[in-house]
Amino acid sequence: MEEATTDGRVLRGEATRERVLDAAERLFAAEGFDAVSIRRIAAEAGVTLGVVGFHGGSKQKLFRTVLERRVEALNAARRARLAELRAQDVPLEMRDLVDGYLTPYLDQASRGDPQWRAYARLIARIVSDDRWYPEVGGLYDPVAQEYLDAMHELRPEVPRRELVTALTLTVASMLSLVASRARIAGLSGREAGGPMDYRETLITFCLGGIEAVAARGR
Amino acid sequence: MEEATTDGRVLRGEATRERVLDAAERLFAAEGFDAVSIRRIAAEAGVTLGVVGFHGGSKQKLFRTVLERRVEALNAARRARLAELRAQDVPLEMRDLVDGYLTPYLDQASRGDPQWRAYARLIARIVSDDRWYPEVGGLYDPVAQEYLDAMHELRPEVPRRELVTALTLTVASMLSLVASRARIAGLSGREAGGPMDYRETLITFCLGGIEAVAARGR
DNA sequence: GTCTATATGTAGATAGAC
DNA sequence: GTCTATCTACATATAGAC
Repeated sequence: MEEATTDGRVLRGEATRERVLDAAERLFAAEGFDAVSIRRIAAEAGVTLGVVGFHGGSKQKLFRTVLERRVEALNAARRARLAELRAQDVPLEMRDLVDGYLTPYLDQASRGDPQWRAYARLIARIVSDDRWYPEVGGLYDPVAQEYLDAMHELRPEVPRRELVTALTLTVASMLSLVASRARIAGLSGREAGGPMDYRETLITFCLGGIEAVAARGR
Repeated sequence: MEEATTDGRVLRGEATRERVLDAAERLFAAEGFDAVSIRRIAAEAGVTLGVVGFHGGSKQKLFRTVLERRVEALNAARRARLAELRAQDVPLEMRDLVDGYLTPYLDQASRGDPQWRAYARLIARIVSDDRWYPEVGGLYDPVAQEYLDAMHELRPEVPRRELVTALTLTVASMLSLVASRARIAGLSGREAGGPMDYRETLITFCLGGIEAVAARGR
């Protein structure tokens, strides 16, 4: 994991910046913004304090950089799913929209790159926090609006604010599973698996919830 | 708000302890454990640093005291609702259980004592956090188990772990509304009200979700 | 029960050597 | 680009006067 060095000097050029951002991502995801010092980020990244300042700027700016680094990839995955659905011959269904919005995120939260898993946990930690919404809202809301448009096409008789609430509760449910399965484990008396183990139940729950809200708002 | 003092000495006996816990509750709720120093709690409470240490012990212990202070009242409200429902002549319905679990908390989050509102936001902040679940799980899970028992009576054919997941997602949805309505406001382009303004939609969503999970698990 | 004072450590940020 | 050193501020915790 550590690049070979013989004299204590580590010259890795551009890669160092990534190491700093990766370390910040892991620690912020695991413990939150306030619990993590830039000194610990430096130690985790295997660099000195000054290096973090050089690449990341202030702690706040470093945090924002970490948030923004992966936004486009996730937005693109969700948009691609929506485009696929619209290109199909069969009519759009609400279940497809729920699946299309949730699955790219659950995928990243469950498998592949551990840094993506950390990022997913970080997002789960802050999206429903007034303090950070101004930082992240603008990053993810445009794609959410596109899904809301599609939901509105399917249920044009439902007031949009009801769809907004239903989608927001859907996202909250999704994020809660990524943030922690500890309570499920505690209440059910068994080990909880990863977020992907709950995908089917989550989609069923959220779809049922959205349909119920839509039916009432008719 | 400030008791009259003439000499800088404030002798309020037992009330001081409450002031310290109230101040801690407000600040922890608004900004989280790590963002708040006991110095700020002291300032908020209008006491000196040593007083907080005297009444609260360590920061961790102070936090736990704040958490535990209101648990019994909330548990009692939920148990009273469940007892009422069981005492009725009409058969138990799933909607009553959802309402019985959510409404006492939403009540406290929306009206009355501002300290109760703060406590509700504090709980919302930590229940789905691995770091704090060991501190709060044991406080709220027994009542959750009683509601799960009632849910299981209504749908005995559904595996209990599915009911656990559905109830946990229900709670996550509820907590997200108490923690922040900022995203709903941002996505819908209008001011968000208090948590109680979303009670009907929330209950409809969660009930629809639970019924859908139960129907699939049959 | 409340105060002051302080011990001891860590925080964020940056200047300047290499 | 990276390191060391340091400034300034604030953290938790507690001892001991009143």
